[in-house]
Amino acid sequence: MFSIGALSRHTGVKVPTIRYYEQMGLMCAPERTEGNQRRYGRAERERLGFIKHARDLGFSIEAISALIELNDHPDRSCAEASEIAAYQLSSVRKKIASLTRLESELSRISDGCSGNGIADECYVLASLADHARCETDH
Amino acid sequence: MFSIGALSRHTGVKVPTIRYYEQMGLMCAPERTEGNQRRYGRAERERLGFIKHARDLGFSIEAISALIELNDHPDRSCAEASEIAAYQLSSVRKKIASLTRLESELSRISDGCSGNGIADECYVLASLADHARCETDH
DNA sequence: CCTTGAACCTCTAGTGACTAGAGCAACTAG
DNA sequence: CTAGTTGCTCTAGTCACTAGAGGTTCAAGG
Ligand SMILES: [Zn+2]
Ligand SMILES: [Zn+2]
Ligand SMILES: [Zn+2]
Ligand SMILES: [Zn+2]
Repeated sequence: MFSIGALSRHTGVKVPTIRYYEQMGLMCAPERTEGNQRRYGRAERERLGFIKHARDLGFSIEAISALIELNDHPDRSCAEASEIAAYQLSSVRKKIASLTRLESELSRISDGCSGNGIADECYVLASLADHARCETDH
Repeated sequence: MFSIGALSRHTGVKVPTIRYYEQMGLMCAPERTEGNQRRYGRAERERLGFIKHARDLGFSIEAISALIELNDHPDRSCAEASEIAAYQLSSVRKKIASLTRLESELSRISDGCSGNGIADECYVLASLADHARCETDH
């Protein structure tokens, strides 16, 4: 049994974040000492490790709730887990695509200005004022 | 002179967002009718167009404030504009790099599960429970 | 001129996933 | 036993909006 601080050190999840996950229902309310302090065991450490890894991979709290629910019921179909992972992958790909378009515009804009001129003739400011200079939509 | 709704249609910025920009100091408080409704002119439409374009390119409200300040003072050095654009470019590149790492893990995870099995043997759930299966850090 | 309905006004609260801080209680090492 | 760290709850703040309540003003048709 260890304290919330020890759990935090073991998992790399900050103390207030652990309490937040409890509030959100991701972590169950743990046992308490007589003095009302949280005490965790091995199962909770694993659960929090799962949550942290999923968060690091960008899954939302809601998605993680559903995944944990499945993890707690090993006999259920994993169709939902597959769906959630596929959805997460596709939204990451969409974000990459959109950021890549931004990157090409921004590199053009940034390259167009050395920072040695005056605002009136600045390529950055002119580009922001006029989307027609852009090569892609956004 | 046109109403906030007309300005919204011209620029593609939603009405509550325009009011929000005014509250944040990005847009100046416009003239009002006798009945207290906002009336805008050409200068304000251009300014809002500038803001929208910058937002579409991912600049923060704070960055846009600084850029507008420069735009309003054409004789100043554009060094700050150059810095802001370079910073924005570098943060977009960092995001792309991080999302690309996630993408490769997520595609491995997603490919590993057809959705036809049970939770106990699911590759998605097993991968989330154990970061050692990952090929990159995150 | 009057009515109707759309558009406008302000203000508050909610989103997601935390993070910071106040003010107090409990635990632990020396 | 005491000092210092860690813990507790609760509230409010972050970012860039978005939604809703409850009321007012505007523009067009009759
Ligand atoms: Zn410049
Ligand atoms: Zn553009
Ligand atoms: Zn599976
Ligand atoms: Zn991993």
